[in-house]
Amino acid sequence: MADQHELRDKGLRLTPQRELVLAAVRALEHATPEEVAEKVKLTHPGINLSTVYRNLETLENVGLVQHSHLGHGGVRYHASTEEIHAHLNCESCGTIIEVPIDATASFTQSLLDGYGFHTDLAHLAIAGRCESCFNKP
Amino acid sequence: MADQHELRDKGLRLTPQRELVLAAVRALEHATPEEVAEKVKLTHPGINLSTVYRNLETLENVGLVQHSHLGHGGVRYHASTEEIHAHLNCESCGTIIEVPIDATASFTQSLLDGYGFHTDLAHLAIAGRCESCFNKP
DNA sequence: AAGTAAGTGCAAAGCCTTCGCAATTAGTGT
DNA sequence: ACACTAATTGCGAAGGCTTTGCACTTACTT
Ligand SMILES: [Mn+2]
Ligand SMILES: [Mn+2]
Ligand SMILES: [Zn+2]
Ligand SMILES: [Zn+2]
Repeated sequence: MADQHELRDKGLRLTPQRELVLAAVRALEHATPEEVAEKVKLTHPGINLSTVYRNLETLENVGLVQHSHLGHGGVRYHASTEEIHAHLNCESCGTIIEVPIDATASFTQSLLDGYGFHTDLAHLAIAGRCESCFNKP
Repeated sequence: MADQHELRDKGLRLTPQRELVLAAVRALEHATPEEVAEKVKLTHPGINLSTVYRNLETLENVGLVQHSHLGHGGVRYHASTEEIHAHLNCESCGTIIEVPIDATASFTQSLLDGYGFHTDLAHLAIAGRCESCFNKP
């Protein structure tokens, strides 16, 4: 153990596809599987979409990436190293605003006090309207 | 105008299917389209799933029902007459806890102040763990 | 270098949701 | 009551997105 590569350290085999998927998630931030695949294809055109899906799942299982749901749209993946954050998703223009989890602490605490609920704000986005969209017709 | 039926009042034709879909949404609370269809079939076995989808959309357009997303799972519909509420969705057991929107006011206000974001907490659920699931392995 | 299990590509299948279209039906006006 | 018209329905097919089965390939182990 204490290998020289982060993927091997997690007990995973080191394949070009897997490395590229991880690199794409890190580079793109909040990318859909499709977007990850497109990015990987720039370097490795032959990669199959199902390989991307499988690697995203694998990488999530070992904690290197995480997913979140923005609502209507599909799943999005981001690297685990980014600080934990909630997502504010504008339903008009699709903009994603990241909110540090600290800024939500008193809210999640109130849900714990009031409902015994342990909130995971990172998993699902919060819907609404961004400022500019709100000020439009 | 000022017809004798709520559906006609909204400018909609009154069909057995439509009435039953609305009744099912009201009876079930947070039901998936599939669940609505099952419920309707008890009275009207011939109803087609696409008719359910279309009526849910139509009823939502006139404001009689609303939908929300619980995350991994699909869309859920509830009647508009229920007080506006956020959904806390336990990711272990699926339980939905309803939180009156008032209880979230200071949080949404802070998002407005901090990010100019106008939050619609009713649209997407908040993920997490309920008390009993949290206290399990 | 050989062996083995993990990983990949490909095609097919699975969900859930939407669409096109012909047949039916609700609401309107005679 | 009857006919007219447009909305609505049922049905089957099509669409997205994601998962699966399986034979082939490849990374790691000895
Ligand atoms: Mn929605
Ligand atoms: Mn999820
Ligand atoms: Zn916006
Ligand atoms: Zn639970």
